[in-house]
Amino acid sequence: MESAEPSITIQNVVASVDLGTKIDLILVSKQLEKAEYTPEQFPGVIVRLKEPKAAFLIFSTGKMVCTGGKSEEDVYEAVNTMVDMLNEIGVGITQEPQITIQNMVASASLGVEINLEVASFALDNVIYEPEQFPGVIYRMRDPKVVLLLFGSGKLVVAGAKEKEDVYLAVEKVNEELEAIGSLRTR
Amino acid sequence: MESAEPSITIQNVVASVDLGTKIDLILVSKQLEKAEYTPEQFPGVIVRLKEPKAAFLIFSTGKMVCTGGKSEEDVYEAVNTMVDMLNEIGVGITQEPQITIQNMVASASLGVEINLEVASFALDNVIYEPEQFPGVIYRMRDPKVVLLLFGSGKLVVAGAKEKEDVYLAVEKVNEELEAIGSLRTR
DNA sequence: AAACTTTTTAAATACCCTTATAAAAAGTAT
DNA sequence: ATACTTTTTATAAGGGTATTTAAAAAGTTT
Repeated sequence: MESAEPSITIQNVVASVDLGTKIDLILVSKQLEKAEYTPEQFPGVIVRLKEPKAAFLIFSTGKMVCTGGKSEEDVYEAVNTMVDMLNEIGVGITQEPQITIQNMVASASLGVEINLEVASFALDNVIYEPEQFPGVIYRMRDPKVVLLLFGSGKLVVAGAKEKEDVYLAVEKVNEELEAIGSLRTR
Repeated sequence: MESAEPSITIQNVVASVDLGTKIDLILVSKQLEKAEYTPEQFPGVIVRLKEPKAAFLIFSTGKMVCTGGKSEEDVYEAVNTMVDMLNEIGVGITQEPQITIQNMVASASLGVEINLEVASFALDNVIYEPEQFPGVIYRMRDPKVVLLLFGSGKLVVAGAKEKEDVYLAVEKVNEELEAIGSLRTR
């Protein structure tokens, strides 16, 4: 008997971007009404886009961080939009932006409850302090990601560099939990 | 078949007190380290007692408000303690304090769940807006009290002038809810 | 003349925040 | 050299806030 496939949803994609040109943050913060800039608090300008929904941290070095994307495509689209906005206010970006996916976060549900006590005893590289945090923190070595396991059978995968790592990690933890008998159909 | 007696607990007794002597609030706030006095915020001095646990609002007119008592006896005892404290710092209280119970709040449990939808339709003088407040607000005319009814079968009685009103109100609402069929053993 | 200020108390909801995870960027601070 | 600062996102448990009710007192503000 085989359980149903776990449902998996990529919830957040973070990428670093190199525009190849120094940027005048004062200019950006003054020209873009949606820009937030409080240098004494954080060195980057913060800009949020609605479509696709994403947030940018723009630095004077010409590098940026894009967060909030739901997919890699979201990130590419958001970067294009951001670059157009910057060029419209006079920032001369001539090179192709170098985009690197740095982190992917996903949520998943195994469809069955997880006995966290059993899981924390049988798995390695695990931290479980329910009074501090309700989930089991499981650092998987391959793929190198961190999973947060909850009693409800839902879990979070963080630190993946690519989509495939997310799928592999969920499949793997599902098998491991099954093997140690910490799963129970609800 | 008769259901068990509802459990009732008096949770708060509020009383007004007249000491019959004008009081120098500046003196009180300086002599009593536990006194709180912020006249621009509230005209009375606030003093909290630990045994019995109660809070006093003391006004320059010589009148006070005592809140937090769990019984009428608590209030009488708290007032005596408060009067002694005031006389110890030089406030000359010679008359017997006039104490009037102004409000009693009680919590109770009927031991059975209440269908609030049914109750709000069948009872008069009722307000039920679950998205604003989870309980049904029922203004009973006799005894004149307000009841807050919850789906769990627990309720709150507020506005009673005497203990007997609390018991009568709980007994009455229990019968009314039973009569309209909004009670269900859990 | 009302409506607000303050204090107390139970009930049960909805919020908020914090806890924890990863990652980059470029500043400040130990 | 670390450890912070900021942004995003799911997950969930705990804490805190708010909501509502009554009542008095004596001030302020509509």
